[in-house]
Amino acid sequence: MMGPHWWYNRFRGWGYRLTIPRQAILEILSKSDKHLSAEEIYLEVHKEYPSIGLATIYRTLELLVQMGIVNKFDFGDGRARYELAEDSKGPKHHHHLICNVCGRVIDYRDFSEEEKNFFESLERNLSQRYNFEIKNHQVMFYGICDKCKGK
Amino acid sequence: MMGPHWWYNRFRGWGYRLTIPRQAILEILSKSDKHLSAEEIYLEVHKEYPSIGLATIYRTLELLVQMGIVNKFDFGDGRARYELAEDSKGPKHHHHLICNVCGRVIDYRDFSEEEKNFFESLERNLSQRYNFEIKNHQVMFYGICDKCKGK
DNA sequence: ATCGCAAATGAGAATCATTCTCAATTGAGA
DNA sequence: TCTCAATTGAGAATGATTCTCATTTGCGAT
Repeated sequence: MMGPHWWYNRFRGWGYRLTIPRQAILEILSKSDKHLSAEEIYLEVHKEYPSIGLATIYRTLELLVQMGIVNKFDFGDGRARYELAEDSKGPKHHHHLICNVCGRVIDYRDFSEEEKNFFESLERNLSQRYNFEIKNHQVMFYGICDKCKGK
Repeated sequence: MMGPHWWYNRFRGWGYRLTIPRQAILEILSKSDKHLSAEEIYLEVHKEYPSIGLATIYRTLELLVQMGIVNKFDFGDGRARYELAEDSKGPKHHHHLICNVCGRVIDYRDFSEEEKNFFESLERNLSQRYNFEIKNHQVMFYGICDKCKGK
């Protein structure tokens, strides 16, 4: 799943074209297992296709977010991060602990069964209550990390 | 609770001073029940104290976030929002539904008992597991809102 | 009180991610 | 192949946030 045809149909369904730059960006996002910033994606894409500009990266990412293919994160360091939304149901999905003092971001994905079930049922509930089609979610816990506790 | 003395002690405890600009900012945050942007806070503060500059607003907010007094949010519209963290345990606390298509942000605070209990126990669990002192959390669900479904 | 100094501030410049403009290119359908 | 809207690249423009630096302020010691 999620090969070129899948992307192609997805784009056509929205009335968009699956161009080389867009494929290149999806390629990079598929290979990475981290949240990438626009510039990081640009640099990766640039290795293979030096002619693709940064503006196209931003435009494409915005499109992908609207299409629900990509998730946009913000950890408060002044730059947005992106990742494939498909991962939000898969093993790569995770939540975050963010230190208010040093800004460190800790991922955790060792969810309990209870935690998984809870979010699934909550999403179903909210979808109905607000007639809102939920694609994914983000959870961030803020506080003070172990390294900053002594301060 | 949370009067001038309380703030004063809190600041002194961190080795900071509770100055007029800082009091003014806390005053505005206390009165508002919305997430305010730095500029909105600046404009409010400016009514009472026209000499206080925008840079001071930013510096103070950063300080307040580090001290755990204020929460910083980011909904992807290019500007950060701030609110008193104390509310995160109180009746004002809420989660968000964010539309990927039009950017609309829907708050909900009609939590079920189950939802409340779940987050409380999850926070206790994570605090232990990661030796991380959790002050508050943010939950955002992304997807397509009712108004954008037809598109 | 007042002295000394680090903390805090205001004003404006500087930064930097993101968005916009516009002329040139590309691709799907006829 | 032809047409036209969609897409793109390059660079300028935008706008929130941060930085610089000279000045002011407030706590602790005298």
